[in-house]
Amino acid sequence: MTAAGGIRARNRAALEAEILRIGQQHLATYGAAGLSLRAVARDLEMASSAVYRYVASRDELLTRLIVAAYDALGDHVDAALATVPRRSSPARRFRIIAAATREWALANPHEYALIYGSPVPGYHAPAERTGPAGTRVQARLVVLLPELSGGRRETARDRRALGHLPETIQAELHLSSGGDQLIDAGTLRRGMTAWALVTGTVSAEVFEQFGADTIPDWPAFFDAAVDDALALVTNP
Amino acid sequence: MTAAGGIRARNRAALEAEILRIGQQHLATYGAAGLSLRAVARDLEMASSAVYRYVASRDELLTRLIVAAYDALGDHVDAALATVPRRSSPARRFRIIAAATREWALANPHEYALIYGSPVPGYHAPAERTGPAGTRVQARLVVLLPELSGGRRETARDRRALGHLPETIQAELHLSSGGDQLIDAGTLRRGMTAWALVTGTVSAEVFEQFGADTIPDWPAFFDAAVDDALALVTNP
DNA sequence: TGGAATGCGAGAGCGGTGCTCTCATTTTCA
DNA sequence: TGAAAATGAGAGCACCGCTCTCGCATTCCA
Repeated sequence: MTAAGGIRARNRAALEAEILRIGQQHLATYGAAGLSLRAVARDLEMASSAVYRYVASRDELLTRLIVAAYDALGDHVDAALATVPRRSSPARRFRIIAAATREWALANPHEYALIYGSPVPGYHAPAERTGPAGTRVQARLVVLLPELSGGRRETARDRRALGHLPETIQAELHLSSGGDQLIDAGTLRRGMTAWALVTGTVSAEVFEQFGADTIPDWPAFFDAAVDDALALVTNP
Repeated sequence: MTAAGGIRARNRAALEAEILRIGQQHLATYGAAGLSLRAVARDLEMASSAVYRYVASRDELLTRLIVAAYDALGDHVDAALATVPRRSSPARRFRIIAAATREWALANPHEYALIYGSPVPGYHAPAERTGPAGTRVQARLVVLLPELSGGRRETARDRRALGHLPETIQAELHLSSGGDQLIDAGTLRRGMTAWALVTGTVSAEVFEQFGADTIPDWPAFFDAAVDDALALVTNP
C-alpha cells in the first residue's frame, strides 16, 4: 500500500527540510533521548526505511539538529541585537546577548541541552559541521571585548593559557568587521571566562543545578550574574 | 541452563552493589545513553529479567548512578580538602574545591555529565534521592563564604534574587558547623555565581564548548578563572 | 520437623528501536 | 524510447525495556 498522496511529489530538499522540522518538534517534545527516526517516519507517513534515503543515521539527524539549534540561538541573539541602535555601548550589547541566550535557552531547553549540555550519546558532533554555526554567538561577543575591556592588562598566565589564540581571533576579526582593534590575551581570556559565567548560570537555571525552586527570582539572579561577568571584563 | 555457580549465594546487598558497580563501569565506557540493563545482566551472567528483582527500571539504575556520582565527587573533594591543614585560608580551600572538581570531572566525564550536564532522557532525577548527596560540594563552599567575603555588601537585587534562602542556609550552617557566622544575600549570591563560573568553566573544558584544541593550556585557563571567581566573592 | 510462604532465576514474549537488504515502481535523461 | 538513477515499501536482524509465568530453592513458623 502506497502512502497517501503527494509525498513523492515533494522534492528532496523539501523532504529533508520536513524531516528536520519534525525532528525539531520531537526534540522539543521528547528530548534528544526520545528522538526516533521511526517516529519521524511515522509522522511523515513513510516507511522507516525510506527516510534513510535522506538521513544517513540517527546521529546524522542529531548533528543536523545541533546545527539548527546553534543557528536558532544565533538568530535569536541577532534579532535581539537588531532592536538596539547600531552603536550602542558594548556593555549594553553584552547584556542583550546574555539575556537573549537565557531567553532562548528557557524557551528551548532541549535544544539548549543539545549544544550547551553534555554531548548526547557516546557520539561526538563533528566539529567541521557544527563549527560555523556554533561560533556565531561567540563571534558577536568577541567584537565587543576590545572596547569593553578597561585597559589591556594581561598576565603571563593569560598568554600561556591562550597561546596564539589572540592572534588567530584578531585575524578573523580583521576580516569580518574590518576593525583594527587589538585583542590582548588578558581581554580575550576574561571575555571567555565571562561567557563561561553566563552559560554556567543559564545551565544552572535550565538544568536546575541549584535544585528546583532554590532561587526565587531567577531574572534578578541572572542580571546580577551578568553584571558580575561584565565587571570581570571591564575591571581587570 | 543455570548460571555458573555461586551467583545465588551472594546476598541481596552484595548483588545490588555489583549491579551498581557494573553500571558505573558501563557508564564510564559507553556513557549514559549506552547504559543498558540487559548488558549489565549479561556481565552478571544473569537473565535480564532477573536483574529486575534488584532494580525497578533503567531510570532507577540511572538515579542510583547519579547519587553515586555525587558521592564520588563529594568524596574526591573531601579527600582533597583533607590534605590541607584544617584552618587553612578559605581562599586556599576554595581553590582546592575547584581544582578537585575539575580533576574529578576530567577523570570521569560521563559521571560529570550525569550531574552537571543535561538531565538525561526525558526523565527528571527525583530530588529527594539526589538531594543529600547532591549538595555536599556546595555545602563545603558555603561555609567558606562568610570569611571569604570582604564585607557584607548586598544589594536590593541580591535580596530579591535569593528571598529567604540566606536564612535557610544560615540555619543549616548553624546546625552543621555550629558556626555563628552570618551569610548575607550578597555574599551568598556572589558565592553561587562564583560556583556557576567554576562549573561553567569545567563544562566548557569537559564538553569542549569552546571547540576542541581551542585552549592550549587548560590548567592555566582554569586557574585564571578560579582567581576571577575568588575575586568575585572577595571584592564585591 | 514438615509444610507453607517467600525469594529468586530463567525463559518466553510484547512492542519498540536502529539499520540493512531486496524488490518493485517511478522519474530522469540521453 | 529505453537505460539508468532515484525512490518507497517490506521483511528481517539484533538490540532494547519491561512483564509474565513457571519451577526451584530458601526461609519461616506452627
